[in-house]
Order: sequence, then C-alpha cells, then structure tokens
Amino acid sequence: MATDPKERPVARVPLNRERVLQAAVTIADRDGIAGLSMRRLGRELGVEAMSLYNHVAGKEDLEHGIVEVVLAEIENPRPGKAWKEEIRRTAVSSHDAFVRHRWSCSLLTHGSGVSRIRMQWMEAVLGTFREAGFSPNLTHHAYHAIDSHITGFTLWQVGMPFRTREELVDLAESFLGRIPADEFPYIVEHAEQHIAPADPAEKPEFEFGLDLILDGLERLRDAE
Amino acid sequence: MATDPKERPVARVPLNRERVLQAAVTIADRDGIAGLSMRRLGRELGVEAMSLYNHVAGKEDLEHGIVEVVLAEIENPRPGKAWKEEIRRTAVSSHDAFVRHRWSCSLLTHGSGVSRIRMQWMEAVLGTFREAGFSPNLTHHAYHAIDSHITGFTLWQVGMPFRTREELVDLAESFLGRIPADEFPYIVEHAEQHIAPADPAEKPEFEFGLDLILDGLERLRDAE
DNA sequence: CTCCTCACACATACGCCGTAAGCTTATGCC
DNA sequence: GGCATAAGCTTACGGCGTATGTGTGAGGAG
Repeated sequence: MATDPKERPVARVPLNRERVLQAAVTIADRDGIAGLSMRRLGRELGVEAMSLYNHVAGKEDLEHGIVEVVLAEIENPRPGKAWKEEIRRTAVSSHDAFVRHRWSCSLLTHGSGVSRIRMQWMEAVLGTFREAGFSPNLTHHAYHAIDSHITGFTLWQVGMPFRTREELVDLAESFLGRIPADEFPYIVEHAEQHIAPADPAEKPEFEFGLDLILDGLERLRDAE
Repeated sequence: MATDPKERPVARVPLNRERVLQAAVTIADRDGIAGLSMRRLGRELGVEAMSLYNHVAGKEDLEHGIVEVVLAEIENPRPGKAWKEEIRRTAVSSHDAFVRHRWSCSLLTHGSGVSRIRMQWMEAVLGTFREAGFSPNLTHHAYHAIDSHITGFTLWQVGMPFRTREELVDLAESFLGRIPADEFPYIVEHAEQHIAPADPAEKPEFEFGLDLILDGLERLRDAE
C-alpha cells in the first residue's frame, strides 16, 4: 500500500503562477474564453481545481493575469523616434496581439483596474504625443481616439465567425445568397467589398482607419 | 383544498416575449449583465425559470433579444439630408443608447449573427455615404471607421467604474494620490485632463474622435 | 539520521447556473 | 360539457466558482 515508485513517474514539477497563466492562455486560445474554467485548467495541469488557488487569487485574478500575458507581447512606442510611425507601430502590434489571442481584447475592456504593464503602455503612448509637440489637451483626445480604434476594430474583427480569408469568402457568399438584395443593396455591396480579392497595394482594413486618425491628429497639431 | 379565489388575486396576465425582454433589460440595467440569469428573470416575473422557455429559445436568444431592444432606441440617419450631420447624429445616438444600457455594447460585439434591425442600421449608414458621393471602397472603410469608434469609445467609457462626473473626480484624485508621479508623469497629466472642469465650449470626448474621423472622410471623398 | 514545520495538493460540499424531460392546469373552441 | 392545446410547474443533471478542512512530502534544525 506504500506508494509504488511507478505512481510517481518523475519528481513532481511544482506549479507556479507562470505555468498556471500559460496553461490558461493555451486553453483560451484553443477553446475560447468560455472554455476556460478552474476545473478544466486544473485538469490540463494534472491537478485539482482548488490547487490553483495557491497561485492565483481566483478566477478574476486569473483573467487579469492572462490579459497581462498578452499585453506583454505588445511593442511600445520608442522614445525619440518619429511619432506617427511609433504610434502606428504600437497600434498595429496591439491589434496583432489581440487577434492572436481573440479573447483578450474583450477581457481587457471588461476587467476593472489598470495593470502596471498597461500603464507603461499608456505612459509611452502619451509621452510620444507630448514629445512630438501635442498639447496636453490634444494628447488626451489623441490617446482616446487611437485606443478606441484599436479596441473597436479588433473587437469587430474577432467577433466575426471566420479566421482565414477562405472562410470569410465562403461565409460572405452564403450570406449574399440569403439576404434580400432589393431591400439591402448597400449591404450587398459592402459584403462584395469584403469578398473582393485584396489588392496587395492596399493596406489592411485596420490600418485604413488608423491612418485616417493619425493624419487628422497631425493636422490638428499643426493647427495648434 | 379547491383553489381559493384569493390565491388567484386577478386574472393571470400571460407572459409574452416582449414582457420577458423588458424585464431582462430592467434587471441588466439595474444589476449588470452578470446579474441576469434565467432564474432571477423568472423570479422578477413571478414565474419559474423554465416557463421562460415558452417565450425565448434560451439564454442566447434572450441576449439577442435585449440587444435588439437597445438597437431599437437608436436613431438611423435619414436619407436626403447632409451626410455628415446624419452620420454624426446616428453615432451620438448609438453611443447614448449603449451608455444608457451599459451591458449592451459588449453583448453586441460578442453575439454572433446580425439581426434584422442591425442590418437596417447598416444599410442606412452605408446608403448615407454612397449617396453623398463616396465610392464603394471608401464607403466600406468609412463604415468600419465609424463603427469602430462607436464601439471602442463606448466600451472604454462603460468599463470605467464611475457614472457621474463627481465619481470620476473622486476616483481620479484617489488614483493620482496612489501612482508614482515620477514614473508616470504623462498619465498624471492625462488624469488631470479628465478632472479638469469641462469647458462648456468643448464638445464631449466621444465627439472629438468622431469629428476627427468625419473630417478625414470628407477630405478623402473630396480627393477621390 | 530523526523530527518538525509548513507550503501546497487533495477531497468534500454549497449554492449558483442553463436547460432537458415530463407533468399539470387553465383557456378557448366545438 | 368535453377536449385540445398553450403555457405554466417540478424534478433532475452536469458544470461552475470557491469556502473549508485534511493529508503529505520536502527541507531545515537538532
């Protein structure tokens, strides 16, 4: 009845917060955020659900934690460089990270409290504007405009039920077959725009709105 | 043992989908979307949870339903009028409706499938651009830029843990007292911008980004 | 080498949740 | 009055987050 050595195949690797968060990110990426439960996460780690509470304070803390894992993948704007390009870079990088982890953006908007890593990003973005000659007031508005575009566009994108361009075309075509074209002619046209083969010269949709905002901000700064 | 008349105080008002949805909206407005469960909704209506399934197909259908209640509050752009003003009107109206029902915007981004009422809004917005001389391609981008701003800004706003200007000031001041000002000088400045008494001449934050986008779109159209 | 300690994993239990399946009752039509 | 049917109720299942209490194994002290 004594513990058979074979029952302890190897020295047990102790859990820690990082391993817990990494496993949670893996589950959320694979099964969606709704598939992430304390019990499933425990199973994934070969552990009972309650054992996780030694490393995270609860489900909410777990969610904060996995958002921070994603935030750590984002490139911050670098000081001393051209502001427009740096803001563009960090916006695209944010968008990419949120799309890689499709659950993360909505979790970020839900969770209350701003984590340290998010504050570092904010500080870098605000500083980029200020040091490019934007007034405090215009910087304030610029930050919200950029942040809203990243969040809003990304949430639209990850809310769509397709991932590849092929799936998009399939879905859009079946959609076009089902809606009354005489009642919604402009929606039909809009769907066709989505289907149209991407012109390699044209930038991705996300960057269209982004540059619209950046150009507008530049003009406002120059007018100040 | 026969039913005492007093036990049937009045002729029972039968449930219907509209009453169910209205009660659900009331609960979500009062207690947040997390407080809305089939059991609580039944209790609110003096009915067992399972009875609700005679009027909604399930929780998901309930959520679609209450989102549609909110969407019905949004003013669509009117055809034949100045495009900029109409897009502005419907954007502000959307923002207002989503803020009145703070849960609605995130539910809209989550829910798969586009309801008829949403398609009518899309059609009206797309038509406004097209009939103002925007090309199909520019209309496509314009739609996403506007939609992203509405969604992104509103989600930021309803995610903040305050509703009144007073609560904002309290929170921002306690926040300012806690963060290291030497490490995050620009965040401090940003928070001060939020606290600064609103200049009555200045438009609300939401409309700043909105006009930035509208002006940019106008320039792009004129350049086409 | 032995023993103590304590971090950390485990087991059990509670009150929620959505909803499947089956039963009961009230209402409207003949 | 009799009956079909719509719409309510009851019970039950599996899953959830987590409070609480127990067991155990590795590492330091003697």
